[in-house]
This record gives sequence, structure tokens and C-alpha cells, in this order.
Amino acid sequence: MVNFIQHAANQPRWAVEIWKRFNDKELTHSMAHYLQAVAGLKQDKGHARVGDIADRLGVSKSGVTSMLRSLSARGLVTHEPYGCVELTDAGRRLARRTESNRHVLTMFFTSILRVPQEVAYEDACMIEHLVGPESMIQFLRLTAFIGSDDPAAERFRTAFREYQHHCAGKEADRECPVCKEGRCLAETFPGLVGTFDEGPLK
Amino acid sequence: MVNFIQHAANQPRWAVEIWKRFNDKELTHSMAHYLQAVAGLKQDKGHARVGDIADRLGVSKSGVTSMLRSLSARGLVTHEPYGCVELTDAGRRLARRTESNRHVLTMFFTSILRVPQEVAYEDACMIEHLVGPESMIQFLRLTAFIGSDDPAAERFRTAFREYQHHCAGKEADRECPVCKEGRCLAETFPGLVGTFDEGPLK
DNA sequence: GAATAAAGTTAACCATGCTTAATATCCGGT
DNA sequence: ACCGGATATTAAGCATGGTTAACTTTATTC
Repeated sequence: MVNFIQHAANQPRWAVEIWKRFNDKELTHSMAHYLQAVAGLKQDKGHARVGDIADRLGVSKSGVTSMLRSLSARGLVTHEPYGCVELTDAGRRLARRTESNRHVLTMFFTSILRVPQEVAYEDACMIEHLVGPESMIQFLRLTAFIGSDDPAAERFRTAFREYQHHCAGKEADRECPVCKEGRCLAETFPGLVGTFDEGPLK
Repeated sequence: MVNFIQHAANQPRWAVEIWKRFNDKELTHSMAHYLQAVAGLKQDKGHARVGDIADRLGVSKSGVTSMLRSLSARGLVTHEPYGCVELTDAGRRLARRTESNRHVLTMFFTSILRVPQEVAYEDACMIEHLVGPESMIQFLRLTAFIGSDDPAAERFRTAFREYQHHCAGKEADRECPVCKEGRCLAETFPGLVGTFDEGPLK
């Protein structure tokens, strides 16, 4: 197991470079949802008009108009005034990808991490447009494999479930392969677990 | 394994509610980095001043001043004009939590998903402030357990590595427990895998 | 104990992504 | 053919998170 603690060091230099890339991602969170709304409407009723999108997303029609201008400028939709909205090929690809991402992440959160459904939906929705394709394909592989009927996967599921149950009790246990030297997860990674279960702060 | 395809349906109604919560998360991406910068500077040199933060984050000093106003208004830092910046208890907790999140996610991406380091750093950084505590604790448990020397975990690591290697070849294989009826992942989840490996679009 | 350099703040501006209110366009009924 | 209602757009405003330029405060040096 890689050393957790060592990596807990403060934000390194490169972090700044990455941080600044947040705002020039291909898609903002809003844009991703507009694209998905257009794709969904197209599928549901054959066409997407400004009012439909506004209803679906719960925003004003003027908001839709201005967002369509942005998406148009990026070549993701076409939209002549007072007409229907169409996805371009690039727009369609991005919409599909974002949906796939949310879908895979939701599966991962519910069936592997086993968090409550609402939590899974929320977390998946928040990050669906931010996780890169390399990681996404691996999320899919991991989810598919853990859920498969490969004997190693089946055994793993059982063992992991037992471990979680044990670990939730937070009792140090020399028998547990994750608890090192009788220190359970919470003590093995001091200051790490504790940061998670304080709940929302405000 | 839960049915993937069924969940691939279009964005359901509740998605809108979740989407709109994006902008009232506890922390924005920027705020998270300011808090971490303050915490880091405090640790590295004992105090955090406006110029230090500006240098560290590569933003202008006036930008720092105005962000400190926001953070101050939220009760996450204290800062009297021309003085040093201090984290409040709430600010410190959020900084610690965000760092833990990035840390656990980076571990997960590198040691479990095994994506390249830069990808892991980038993806972890993008979502560190967006994943809820329930999911984070489960990410930690999963990462710790898969990396442990529990026999089920060891066997799983091997099997998963083999599966990935096999799957990367994209050959349908009746022997593979993930490939259903001789259809490999790519065909079992049509339109899903394909969306991932087209690379960045623009 | 000034003069000046360094550090910090304010002011004015820009882009994004929303809002409401007012205006413009399109379309069906008479 | 034209009028009203539905639909869509523009205009103006707001909050966030940045920028540069100008100004103020603090610190240092002689």
C-alpha cells in the first residue's frame, strides 16, 4: 500500500497549474446540463425549443437564449433565432459522454461504494463533467469487474463488505489486514478519517 | 451487477434539483484553494499575508483581498486590513477536509484505477471539493482495503489487472466473466465505452 | 524623522451565468 | 389581412472571481 501520509503534504507547486485549468475545461457544469437537456428533448419529443429547455432546466427563457449563444460560439449547437436547437456532432458527443460519465459514476457510487442513492446521484452529478476519459474508462472497468461473477470479484465483494462492517465499529483489531499494528483506519491515517465524518459545516 | 443500460436513460427530473445545488456548495473550487494556501503558508512560514497568498496561487494581490472579503463574510478566515490572515476553526476544518479529499482521491486514482499520475492529480484536484463525506469515507475504505494484504484483496488485484489487460484488447471472450455472451465491455455497454476514448474534443 | 520602497487596498473594468422587464417575432383564428 | 397570444430576444441588473492601475498604509533606510 502506498504511503498515505507522505502524500498528505501541503499543496505542491503543480497544484496551482491544475487549479487554474478548472475554468478552461471543455464544459462548465451548466453547459453540460444544457447539452443533455437538448439531447433529451430531441429524443423525447423530436425537437428542442428555447421554452422546452427553459422548462426542463427550470431557468428563464432569456437565460437559455444567452447560453445558446455561448454554446453556439463553441460550435456545440446550432440555433437560428426563433428556431429549433440542434446539437452539432461535437455537441452530441459531449452530451453523450457526460451522460455516460454520470451513469458510470452513479453505478460506482451505489453498487461499489454503496452510499445512499441520493448521495450517489448528487456526487455523480457534481463531478460528471470534470473526470477525464482515462479515469472514466477505469471507473467503468473497475465497476464492471467488481460486479462480475469472476470468483475473485465475488470473494472480494464479501470480504470488502465484512471489512466495512468491522471498520465501522472502529475497534482496533490485530486480525484485520487493514488495521496496522492494532490501529484501525481512523488511527492509521490520523487526521484523515476524522475530517470526513464531521458532516456539513454550514 | 445492476443493469447499466436502464440507468442510461435521459436526465431525470431530480437531476435539475441537484444541478442547481452546484452553485451553493459549501466551497467553490477557488475558495478551497485559497483556504489550502492559507493553511499551507501558515505551516510553512508561520503566517499568511496577502502577498504570500497571491504568489502561491499566481493571482493578483487585489484578487486575494477581494476573495478574503468573501471568505471572511462566510466566517472562514479573519483578516484585518494590512494584517495577517488567520483561518477560523470552520476554515481550518474545510481546508483539512479538502486536502484529505484530494489526497484520498489521488491515491485511489493512482493505486486503484492506475491512471497516469498527472491525470490522477488533475482529476483529484477538479473534484476534491465536490464529493460528499459519505462517498469520501467509502473511497478511503475501498482504497485501503484493495491495497491491503487481505488475501481477497491480493487476489482481486491480480485478477483485476489481468482483466484490464484482457479487456484492453477488446476481444470478445466467452471465458471472461465480464464479457457477457462473448461480448466484451465495449459491446456489452453499447455507446458507453465508445464515448470515453475519443479524447478531448477541442 | 523624513524619503522611499514594499505591501495592501480601492476603483474601474471584464466575462460568466443567471434574473426580470420590455420588446420583437411568429402563427392561428376570424 | 390583421390581431392576439404564445414564443423568443434584447436590455439592464446582479453576484462571482478575476484583471490592471492608482492610491494608501506600513516598513526600512539613511
